[in-house]
Amino acid sequence: MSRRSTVNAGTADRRQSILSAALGCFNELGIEATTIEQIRERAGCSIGSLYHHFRSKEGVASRLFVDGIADLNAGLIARLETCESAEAGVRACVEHYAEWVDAHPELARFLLHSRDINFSPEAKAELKAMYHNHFGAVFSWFGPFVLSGDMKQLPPETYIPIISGPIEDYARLWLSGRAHSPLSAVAGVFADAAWAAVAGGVTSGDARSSV
Amino acid sequence: MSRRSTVNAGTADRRQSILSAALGCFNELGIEATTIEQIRERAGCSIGSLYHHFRSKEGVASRLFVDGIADLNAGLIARLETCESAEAGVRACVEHYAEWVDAHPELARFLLHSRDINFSPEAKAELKAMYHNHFGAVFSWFGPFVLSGDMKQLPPETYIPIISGPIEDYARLWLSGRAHSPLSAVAGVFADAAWAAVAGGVTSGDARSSV
DNA sequence: GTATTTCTAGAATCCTGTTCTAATCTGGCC
DNA sequence: GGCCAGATTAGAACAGGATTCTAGAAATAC
Repeated sequence: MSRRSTVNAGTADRRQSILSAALGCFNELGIEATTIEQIRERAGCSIGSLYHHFRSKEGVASRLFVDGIADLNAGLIARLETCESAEAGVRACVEHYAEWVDAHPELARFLLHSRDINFSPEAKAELKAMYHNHFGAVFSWFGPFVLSGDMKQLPPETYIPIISGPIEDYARLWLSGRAHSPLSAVAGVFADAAWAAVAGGVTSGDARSSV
Repeated sequence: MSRRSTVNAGTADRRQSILSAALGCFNELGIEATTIEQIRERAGCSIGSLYHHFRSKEGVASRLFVDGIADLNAGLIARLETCESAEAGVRACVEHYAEWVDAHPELARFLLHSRDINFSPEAKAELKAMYHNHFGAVFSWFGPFVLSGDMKQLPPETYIPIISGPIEDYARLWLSGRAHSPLSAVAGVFADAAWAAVAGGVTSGDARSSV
């Protein structure tokens, strides 16, 4: 009756090689069009092994997705903690996104083009919890600046689309070859736009101007 | 040798019933997870009929996608032509998007969640041509306002993400139940944000204010 | 060193997209 | 009305691929 719940030595490598192989296939052919056989071959493993580590093809896709988002989010939170003004925070959101996509183009392409993975209930729950924590952290970082008037007061649900929507949209264009300026070249433009859209009317000591 | 290339009476209806059935299935289950059998049953037709009208499952998805985008785009162009200022044009982009999504929620959900359809070469070409025309029309409408200074001069590829990215992102959140304010309630906020981000420094006769 | 669990392997199964062949229907024409 | 060509429908047959299953090899705990 002794339950062992350890992981064997080479397991992490094997899992990683499957994930890498799958990422390559998914980006080249799309999730639906890649076959288990292709992933298996590229990863150099057996079908059984693949199904042992991930429950299904969607399981592989879900893992890539969830881990990718987790890394992206964690980086932003770490970076926000070094910022000391609302403007710096807003710019950090945009620039971090641009830099992350630039540093992980394959993973970014996958995340941005795979909105309709058939997540398992567990993966859904994991994602939901992640988003909940992440948005909580982001909002509690920005909250004070809204209260102080450094940032406009807007419906809470609109901040993220306004700040991150454009760079995200551009990244999609760029990754699919429909836009040509590198992200590093336009990140500043998007950061300006984001700040222009959410900057508070009060410029330290000044009454509200328009309206 | 008399080629008849007419279409039978009920054909349009049959095609439409298949498209509607497919749209419902795709939204409820995802493209990959819905089976031809499910579409067939919901549309009340045979497999042969389905494959006669559309070449494949992707063919059905492609048709929904292309027609949807075409309708959305056409509406914007028509609306832009009634606008007489840069600000009105920018607001029209945002508001038209919001209203269209509100009027066609099922189709919108499909368009926004299906980025990785395996389009056939023909569908790809059709889409590419559509985008080319659409962007051409939009840019030639806005061009003069950039030249006149009513709008900021930015890298051309960044205007669309800046103006449409946020409302699109929000629509995705809303359609998937992760945001709760109706589009009509927040469209104004996004229109303000878009205009703030692209408005030119020159406010008709006034020197540039800030900076 | 042995018991137990993790991991690998690949054949067998099942499901589903697609193709194929044979009808049936429609609309134009005499 | 009756005939024809093409359009449309039907559903059985096929093919390919995701998943399951069974057995054995490798790793780890004791």
